[in-house]
Amino acid sequence: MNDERAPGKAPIPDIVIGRLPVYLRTLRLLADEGREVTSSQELGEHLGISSAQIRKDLSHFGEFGKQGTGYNIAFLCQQLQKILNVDRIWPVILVGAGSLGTAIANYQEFESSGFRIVTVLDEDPQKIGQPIGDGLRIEDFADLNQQVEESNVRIAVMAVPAYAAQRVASQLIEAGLSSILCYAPITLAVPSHVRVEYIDPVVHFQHMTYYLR
Amino acid sequence: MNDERAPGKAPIPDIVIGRLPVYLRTLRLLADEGREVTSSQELGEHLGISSAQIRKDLSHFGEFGKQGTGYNIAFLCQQLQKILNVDRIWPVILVGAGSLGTAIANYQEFESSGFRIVTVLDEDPQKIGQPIGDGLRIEDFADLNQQVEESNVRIAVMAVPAYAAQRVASQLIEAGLSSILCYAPITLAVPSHVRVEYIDPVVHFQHMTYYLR
DNA sequence: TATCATTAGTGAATTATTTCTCAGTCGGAA
DNA sequence: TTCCGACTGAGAAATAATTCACTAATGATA
Repeated sequence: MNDERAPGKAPIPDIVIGRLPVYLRTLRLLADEGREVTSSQELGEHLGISSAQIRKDLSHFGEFGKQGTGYNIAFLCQQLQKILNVDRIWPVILVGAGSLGTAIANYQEFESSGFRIVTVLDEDPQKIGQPIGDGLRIEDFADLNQQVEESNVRIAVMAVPAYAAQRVASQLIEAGLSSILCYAPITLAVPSHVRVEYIDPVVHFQHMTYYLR
Repeated sequence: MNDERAPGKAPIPDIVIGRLPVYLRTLRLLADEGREVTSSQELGEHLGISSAQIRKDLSHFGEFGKQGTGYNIAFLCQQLQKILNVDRIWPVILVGAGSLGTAIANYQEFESSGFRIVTVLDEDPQKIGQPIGDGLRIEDFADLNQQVEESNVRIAVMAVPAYAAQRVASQLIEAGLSSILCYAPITLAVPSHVRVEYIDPVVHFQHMTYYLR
């Protein structure tokens, strides 16, 4: 078995890591349909990628399949969750309680995927104190450090306007967070120990229109 | 000049196309700050990528810079908008008027980026007829074909629950749409002429937690 | 005007990623 | 028990993407 991140071993390509959540999502869907085993070929057809790629990706982490049979879905889910560190619940802090922030706070899929929004922050005095999501209340962004300390959170989602994003990000990092999911349409400047992922629908739209004539 | 998609020429790698919207977004930000020229190096530092990559990417489409000087920001923006086909406004249909759909309908960045949500559809009789976004009203998803015909739309955003996503997608394709931005956490089965892009925050979270110990 | 620092564009080299191919294992059928 | 079709894991090969390194152009300055 190729244990990931063992000393002296080459790190696993980030592009491989990025596909694992999609594999996991699909496997859980199959599990929900009552399926017990699948094959790299079937999974590949679902996802529109080659079976070889799926086998190669998984082989970085161990041997999860059985020749002639395929993969046990429940077992592979379990293993992927372990690899991705989502065999636990990560607390998440949400910054921005506008329309998008509210939608994120209401989103039901996080809990079953390893995440729970534990705090919602905003700067707008009109919003502070209002209920949001499932039993939460909007807190003052000024109390960020206290909130981080209390909830031991390491991940943030930013649903703030672009003009505020860099300032908010810097404060989040200052408070000790090291993973940020940013919905603002801006590339953040962050120190190298901080990981940022971006969600910008415009980027996707513009990618698509290239192919439209 | 290497004209894109000229007959007999190799197509430009999709991964390059995917970066152009990010370049464009950043350039527009610089323009807003009053900047007139920039260099591949400066742009690369902003984005955390190499200057060589930016130059190589742009060189697929022509020569936009000036040696010794760099790139004229306004000109490069213009060129990128042309390449990406966003030197016009694309009408977009939004399906799903829940919390997320409402946030999307309210999002102000689309218009300046080449997109306008012209129709919002939902199946819930409680929602149909309600106002949403900027001067829109939620329409009945059953009237999809009529709406598509009227607005001549080719792009859809899906903000529907996972269980409904495949059915909705199939109906959108049936109605003639060929580009879909899907917020549901599911990989859609679509014919090869249809392009789907996905936004799933869980995928990003799980990608990040791999690196958290 | 000559010099210099700066920068784009690009072929070559390097590195990364994907695909191919096949030996070996598995479970079921004969 | 043996055979057979299905399937994985992995090295090799092929392909794709990125970076290097260099040429040539530019504008500023002495």
